Amino acid sequence: MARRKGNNPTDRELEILRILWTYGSCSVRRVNEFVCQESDTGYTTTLKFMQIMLEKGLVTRDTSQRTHIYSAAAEEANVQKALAADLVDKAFGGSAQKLVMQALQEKQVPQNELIRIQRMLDELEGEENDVTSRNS
Amino acid sequence: MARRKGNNPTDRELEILRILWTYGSCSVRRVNEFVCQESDTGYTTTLKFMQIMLEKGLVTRDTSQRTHIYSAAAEEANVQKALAADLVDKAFGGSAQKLVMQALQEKQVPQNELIRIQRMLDELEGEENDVTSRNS
DNA sequence: AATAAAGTACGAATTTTTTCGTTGACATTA
DNA sequence: TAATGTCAACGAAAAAATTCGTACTTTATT
Repeated sequence: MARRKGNNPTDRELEILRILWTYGSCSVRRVNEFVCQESDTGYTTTLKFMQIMLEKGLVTRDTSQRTHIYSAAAEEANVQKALAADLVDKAFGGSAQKLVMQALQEKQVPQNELIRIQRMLDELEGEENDVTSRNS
Repeated sequence: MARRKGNNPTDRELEILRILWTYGSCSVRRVNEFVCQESDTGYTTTLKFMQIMLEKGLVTRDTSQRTHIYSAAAEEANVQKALAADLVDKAFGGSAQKLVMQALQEKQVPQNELIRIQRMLDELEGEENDVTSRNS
């Protein structure tokens, strides 16, 4: 279980993946239209990314028609998991728990619930780390 | 409540910040030693980053001695929050809830707990979005 | 005082990521 | 069939993030 450097998608790549996950297979033009809703981007820019992503195996495409149709190859949940793990690693000192608590605070979860969840996670942490026992 | 582009620290910057958060104020040399435990990095590389971070206001330093001592200026929790928000935005379609559930699954939280938390978050979601009501 | 050590500053090279212009193929239609 | 539009391929420019070499100061050591 070594340190995985893991080639996560870049921001732009992720943006495109999200479009494909959300709207399904698309032509470059269609993807570009969605991208442009966020910030103006040339058609060939989007095209280029999708070609790069093809090489990286992040997407597949159907070239049987003149207009190629691209689909996400990477699974949404997997990519999300990798990105979350990466963040935990880089910003939370490896503690997924801290990330969870941080995110929950954003959502205004009631105090008593926070404490409950925190406690549960603490216990799990304990088990994981081969602690012999821990009472409330 | 617009889209915040927010200048989050880059990976290297974050790495250095984490060292300062964890070990407190340090000289460049000391920081570099920690950095090198992960991957060999020239002294001046680390120095350069810390100078850049100074300009960006991510760190402060005490120059009263020849060896300057740097301290984190950005607060750990704030940076973590911003990074988590960014990830939620870019990878989870804005749903912090999904990030939480994803992270919890990593931690092998028991099924029934997951469901409970999920439900609670669902309810909060509803309130937040000013939905007048929502039944199960 | 001369030499070596330890530091900072700074410019610039490298690498990675993002962006686009141009070209040529193919299709549509006037 | 000539003009117009849409599209993929490709190279390369531009921008951002990383990395380091060199020069110059200050402090120790001999």
